[in-house]
Amino acid sequence: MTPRQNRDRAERGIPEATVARLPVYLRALTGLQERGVATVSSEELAAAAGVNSAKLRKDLSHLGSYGTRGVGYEVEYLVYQISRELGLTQDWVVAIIGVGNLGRALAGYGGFASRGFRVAGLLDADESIVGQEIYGMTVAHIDRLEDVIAGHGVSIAVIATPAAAAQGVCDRVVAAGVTSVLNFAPVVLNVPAEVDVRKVDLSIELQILAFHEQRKAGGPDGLGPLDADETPPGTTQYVEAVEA
Amino acid sequence: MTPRQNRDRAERGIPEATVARLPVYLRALTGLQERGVATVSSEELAAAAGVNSAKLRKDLSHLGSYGTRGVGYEVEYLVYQISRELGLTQDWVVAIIGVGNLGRALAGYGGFASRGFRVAGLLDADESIVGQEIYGMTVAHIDRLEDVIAGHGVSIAVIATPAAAAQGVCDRVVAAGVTSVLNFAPVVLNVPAEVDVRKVDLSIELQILAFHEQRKAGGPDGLGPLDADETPPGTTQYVEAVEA
DNA sequence: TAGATTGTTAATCGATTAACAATC
DNA sequence: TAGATTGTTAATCGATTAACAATC
Repeated sequence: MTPRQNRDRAERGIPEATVARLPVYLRALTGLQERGVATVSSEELAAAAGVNSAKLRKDLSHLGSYGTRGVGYEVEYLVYQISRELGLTQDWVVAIIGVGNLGRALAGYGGFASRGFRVAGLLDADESIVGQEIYGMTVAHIDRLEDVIAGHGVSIAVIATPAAAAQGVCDRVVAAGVTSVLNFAPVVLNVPAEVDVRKVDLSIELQILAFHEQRKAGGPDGLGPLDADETPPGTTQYVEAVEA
Repeated sequence: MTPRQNRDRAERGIPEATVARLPVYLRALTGLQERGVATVSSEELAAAAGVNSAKLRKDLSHLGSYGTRGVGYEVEYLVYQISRELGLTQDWVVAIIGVGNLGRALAGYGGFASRGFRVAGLLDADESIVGQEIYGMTVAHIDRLEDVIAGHGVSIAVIATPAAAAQGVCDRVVAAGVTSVLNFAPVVLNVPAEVDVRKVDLSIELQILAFHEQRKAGGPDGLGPLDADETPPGTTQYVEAVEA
């Protein structure tokens, strides 16, 4: 690798599409590690990660030259390099706001507590939930939000509140110094430019599936969904059809 | 619109990136509807959806010509057109497999039960969960999976099981006729080409945030994470650093 | 050396964006 | 008509992919 190539990598950074796939590769690699596999080819790793091998090699080339021609990649070494690139060799402190079923699922999620993430607080506004012990943690009152963020150095907030509460909570965590937000509430959050927001939306994913499902079932003799109720546009009926 | 343009639209279909944004526009529009807004410009709707107006207009142009120059879009009409395009004017039947905290959160999620999706079954392998009543539905034993799918015409399966059980469950729902899967288990599912899988992965989203957070904190005098423990590569220590 | 597999190139494809003609 | 806003064009940007030279 020439100094010029090295500089390019550092300056241009890693493409977003590649960053989004690195965690997938990391998971596949740790799976191989658990099965005692020491070395893997791009073809094998790509299959395990569900991508094609050209894309995998291109992605990894953005990190550096970590493979051996004719041999493949050393699993442990690649695990370390990807982990370091993603920032997982450091500890990130997370607070979960909203401790309903979703918040509980997140609090108990194995991938959260381990692998570089530490849940420093569970917070809720509901008095009947505050004080409950969940996976060894006591739920704090939302009034203590700023204390928890400052006291534990929280940099990532996970918002699992009802939609109506999400923007208010977001404003507070940002004011308290949080710079990354993972949002599960079905609203578009407004944040300053320096704050990163990622959104996980269950119903949006389902709607995307419905679109493709419709295309499959769509033929005149395909197996369509139940209650197919084609209301012609340009009438007033369409409002009912949507809101029913 | 010329016949030629009409044909292009039908033949080429809607770009994936556009399909993924249609549910976002739909949510913004129903929000406007609830506030009694009758007409909206691309500028206003784009702001509500968190995109720029050029992208919004380009996206909507793939559906048809549903705006009025100089005026904007009629909210109710656009809600209907997007709903129809996404297949939400039909009823899709969903089964949720795995009724832990996440499955419960999904079962109670407002966006699931309404808007074109009907949850026809909750299934779990755990005897202590089977028979429980959740949001008015009784949890069935996983043994009844094929019955539930066939009996209710389930076309979309939501997998919220532990990782180890996911592929087995997936094989069974596909064999029973399901053609769309929403997977919350942290594994890559293998399915036949005609089956659509979408994946929601909580820890992957968090890792992507960590990457960007690291870049922000990254400067030599930036506010870094706690426990920054830079272990040099090429030593055996890196394994601990990752798995700690 | 011969076989295998990486890392890179270059072509292709798809998505984004700004600008503006069309038109209400 | 004058002002406003859509729908489309065309340029740009970024991602994907196949092919293969480099090299272990």
